[in-house]
Amino acid sequence: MPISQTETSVSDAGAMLGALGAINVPKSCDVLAERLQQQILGGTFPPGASLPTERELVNTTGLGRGSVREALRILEAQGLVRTRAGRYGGSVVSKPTDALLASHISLFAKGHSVSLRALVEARQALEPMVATLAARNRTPEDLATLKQISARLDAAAIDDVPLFLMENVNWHTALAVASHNDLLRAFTASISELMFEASRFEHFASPDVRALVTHAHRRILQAIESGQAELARQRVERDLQAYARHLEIAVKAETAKATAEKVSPGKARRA
Amino acid sequence: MPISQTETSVSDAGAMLGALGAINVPKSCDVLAERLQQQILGGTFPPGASLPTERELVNTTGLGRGSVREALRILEAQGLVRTRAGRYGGSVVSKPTDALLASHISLFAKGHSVSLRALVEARQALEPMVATLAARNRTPEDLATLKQISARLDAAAIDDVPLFLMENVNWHTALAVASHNDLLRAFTASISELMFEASRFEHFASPDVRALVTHAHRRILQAIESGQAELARQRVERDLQAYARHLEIAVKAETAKATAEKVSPGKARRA
DNA sequence: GCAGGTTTATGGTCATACAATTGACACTTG
DNA sequence: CAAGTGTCAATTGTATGACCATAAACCTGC
Repeated sequence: MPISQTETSVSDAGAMLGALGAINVPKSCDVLAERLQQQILGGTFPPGASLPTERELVNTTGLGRGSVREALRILEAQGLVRTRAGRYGGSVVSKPTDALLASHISLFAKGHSVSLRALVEARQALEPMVATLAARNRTPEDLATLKQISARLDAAAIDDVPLFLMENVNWHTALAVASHNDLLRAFTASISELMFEASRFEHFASPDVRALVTHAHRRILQAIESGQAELARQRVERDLQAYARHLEIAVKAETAKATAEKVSPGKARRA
Repeated sequence: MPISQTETSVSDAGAMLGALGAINVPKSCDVLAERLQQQILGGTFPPGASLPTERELVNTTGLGRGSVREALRILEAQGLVRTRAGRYGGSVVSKPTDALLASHISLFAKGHSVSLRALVEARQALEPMVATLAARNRTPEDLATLKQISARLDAAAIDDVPLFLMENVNWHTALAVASHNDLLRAFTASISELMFEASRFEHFASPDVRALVTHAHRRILQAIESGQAELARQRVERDLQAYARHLEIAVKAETAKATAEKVSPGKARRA
């Protein structure tokens, strides 16, 4: 084919230099951020230690102060440093907090328009394991915290719906803490918060649902207290299934109402 | 206590203004970043749209260019914008990628020294649900991809251990894609990658383990192809339990070897 | 001793200037 | 006319310098 002539000549010339693809020139602040990140993870700067001051970094790296500061903002957004002004201030190395990871998960979920259904599925995946581990690993302090929150939850269930929802999040978070698995704790706490935000709009926390929740929590807590991991898992699974059923009914009712009002000013879900 | 004297006087003065706690002066770049984030999430700047140029933001906000740029770096670290130089460049709004969320999860896990055991537990929580959903929601394309990767995995299992491990990650990621749950997909992909990193050091992928993995994958894939969600779940659960057992044995052997060599000369860490 | 101001090192912010990048468009050239 | 090439303009990338704000440490006078 004659057309391929130029192509082959070009590819031959390229082959001499070794198949170079799209070359990406990184920004100086990204390079610095990555290098600092590696040093932090590698143990050069353990948590609690201070990074060099901005002006020191300017001297040692040869970059401008603006670039150094942009790199520090990146590390800050990653939760690896906290920066304070004033004498003896600077950037101290820290571990990413649960709240920060939760915010990133939240951004991801909102950006991808993750459905309430998907959220429930994730919860159904995580919480049974959380309950299993909590029954196995709970400390007396975990148990005391859970009981305390349960009491507040029961009290709020009577008439204070907003407080009830908030304490419900706290309960699930405390359960996740009792599992003593950092990753599962952060995941479940994030999802609980996301579901809390979602359920504030579709407020389906009717009195009977609230009674169901408090009852289920009591039974789950009992299983965890007595260290019956398998029982705790089963009870959480059953609770979540019941919850999912109620949720589905509530959502269906909501959408039916919305369609009855023709075009609702709220948010309409897809079919 | 006399020490509390100054404290009470301060708190008394504060009480007149109504119980104000530690007041936090936010940085201008943080304020701008948060406002832009809200506008992006609120739909003012939908994905694909361009933010105002830096200098426009300088004009509209009254801030300096440095602050504006730092705010943009924060948004970039959150995965909400991608910034390109040059004419018709600027910051375009985007959705956070799986890879970015994975990197944040990875930073969290490394920062908290999450144990391999905790990773396995998280995987045991997530993957059975992933398999259930995959059996339910898989498309023909998902299935084709899985089969393709399975073939490559089987081939690599014979002698190419590094390739085997990489294709194993791909397989689990493809399974997560087939679940059609964005959140579970991102979570499991992150965890698979973390376990891949961990298992590269503790290389326990012996020939019999590789055979076990390929066999399990075949059976799981079969259940997913035929849409048997419950069967798929059970097979994944059993596979993970077997995997966890092998892992425990390998880790035990590793630690035993390490203690036998007293202080290993390979990677002695700082005390 | 200690309550107060003072010092000083540090980050926070802004302004300016120039370099690098990149897409659009006009321009050459066969 | 087609394909490549040069030029331009808008935008981000980077550096420099200056000054302000903050907060811990350090005096200082009682």
